[in-house]
Amino acid sequence: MSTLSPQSYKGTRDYYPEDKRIQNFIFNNWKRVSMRFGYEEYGAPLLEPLDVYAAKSGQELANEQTYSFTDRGGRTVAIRPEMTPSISRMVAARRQEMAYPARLFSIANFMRYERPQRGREREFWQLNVDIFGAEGALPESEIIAMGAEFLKVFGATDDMYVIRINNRKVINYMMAQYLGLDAIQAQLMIKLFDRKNKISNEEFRDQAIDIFGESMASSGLAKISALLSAKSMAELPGEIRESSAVKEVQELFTLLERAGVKNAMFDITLMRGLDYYTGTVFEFFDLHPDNNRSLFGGGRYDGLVGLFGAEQISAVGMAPGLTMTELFLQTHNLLPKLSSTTEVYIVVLGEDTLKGAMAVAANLRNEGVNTELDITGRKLDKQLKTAIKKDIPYIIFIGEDELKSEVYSFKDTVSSEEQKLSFERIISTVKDRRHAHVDDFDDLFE
RNA sequence: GCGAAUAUAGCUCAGUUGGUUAGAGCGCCGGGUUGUGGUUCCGGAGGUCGUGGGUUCAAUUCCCAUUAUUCGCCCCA
Repeated sequence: MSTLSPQSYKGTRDYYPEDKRIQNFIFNNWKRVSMRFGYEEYGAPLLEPLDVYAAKSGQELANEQTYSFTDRGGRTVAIRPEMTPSISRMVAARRQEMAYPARLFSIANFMRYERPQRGREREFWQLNVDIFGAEGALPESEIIAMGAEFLKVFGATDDMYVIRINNRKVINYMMAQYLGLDAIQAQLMIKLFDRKNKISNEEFRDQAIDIFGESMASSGLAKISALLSAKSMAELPGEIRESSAVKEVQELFTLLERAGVKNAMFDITLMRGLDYYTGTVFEFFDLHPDNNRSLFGGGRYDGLVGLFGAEQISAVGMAPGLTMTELFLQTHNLLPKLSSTTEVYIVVLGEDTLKGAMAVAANLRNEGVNTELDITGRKLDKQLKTAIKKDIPYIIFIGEDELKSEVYSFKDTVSSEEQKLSFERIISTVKDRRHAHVDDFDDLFE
């Protein structure tokens, strides 16, 4: 008989208080920036009919990577592997009465049946920001500028990452008109471009030849090399440069420059896997050598709302993930030391002081101070160590003297400084600290 | 789904050329002295060596399977 394992299910994580602190720190900053840009929070069900994903998310994601099952009523449902279809469904359901452009965000968990590895878990958390019913390049530049803000709010600077931008229309034009590929060839070529940075030039060339076939290979390769050697949009082959698709991209770059986003670059090899993108696609890419990978991305997906029987509503969205953000912050040393949400730990000294200490604790709580009272009766150093282990920023020592004088020994556990303070001064000191650590706290937003 | 590496105490790891009671550091718990910890003294608990099977007089050690973790591929962000 095997005993129960204390391990969490493969690919999932337990969030102990010290982990949850980091999670909340990131979530709170996401929330703050989203709200600052005028986005409102929404929620969606954990389960959706499997069909919602089968339609557009991509074959692999829907068929291989969902956690799906048949419910007691015989319906095939899936734990959401992403948010975009759900929010599209919600917008479709209220398409008439919504106020457009609709700016929406959510922070939620998702599951995908994948092989876990660095930066990739089976259960993961994502912020989703989407704007519905806004045409042209403006909503795209707004979303990308928000993406930059999501990194900047944690202290990231422009040299830490780059924003790669492409456009599905450019890709389609390139594949069909420029390279003259049919649909099947185009699909293979898109995958090949996607892997370009992972394979050698020789492998890339050999696989490209396979896709083109004998007759087209030499002219096809020449065209690809003309594409890849272009360092900027201006250097693209004239045929592509003059296409309306590239003009859209140019417009976006003009807007981004105006918004102060400096580290964006056009990358014709950027593809992105999800089938529902119809225009701009982009990725925020970490430049640190230890973490050289995509942080998050998004794009325009104009067709998705229309799938739910409504008229088409344009949409642009982006989804930063918790795991990658955490790795980014760790790699760049941007994670601050986070303390407990409990602000004051009361150390009780002496035999008959607990009753008085309880009264002080109650008064602190009435003033809105998060207070833990030591009820163990243990020796002073044990109580003290407990408070420090919990990363509680302040300790109040309460003995007979303090109860009599109503002046308390008040210790800052980070600086080790200790002073005698009145109840009122304690309250104001704790609250001053709280305002200096706005990011750590949920309650300011609820 | 494919390939590789790893699995010994809470953590980081030693060790056993197959042999009786399996080790260290840190951590944890208790006690002494202190109205003050992260840098005191003394003591203690905790491991059927990932799990199952095989070979052997004998397996933590060798073999097979399995599970988990890590890295990579596929995929994706």
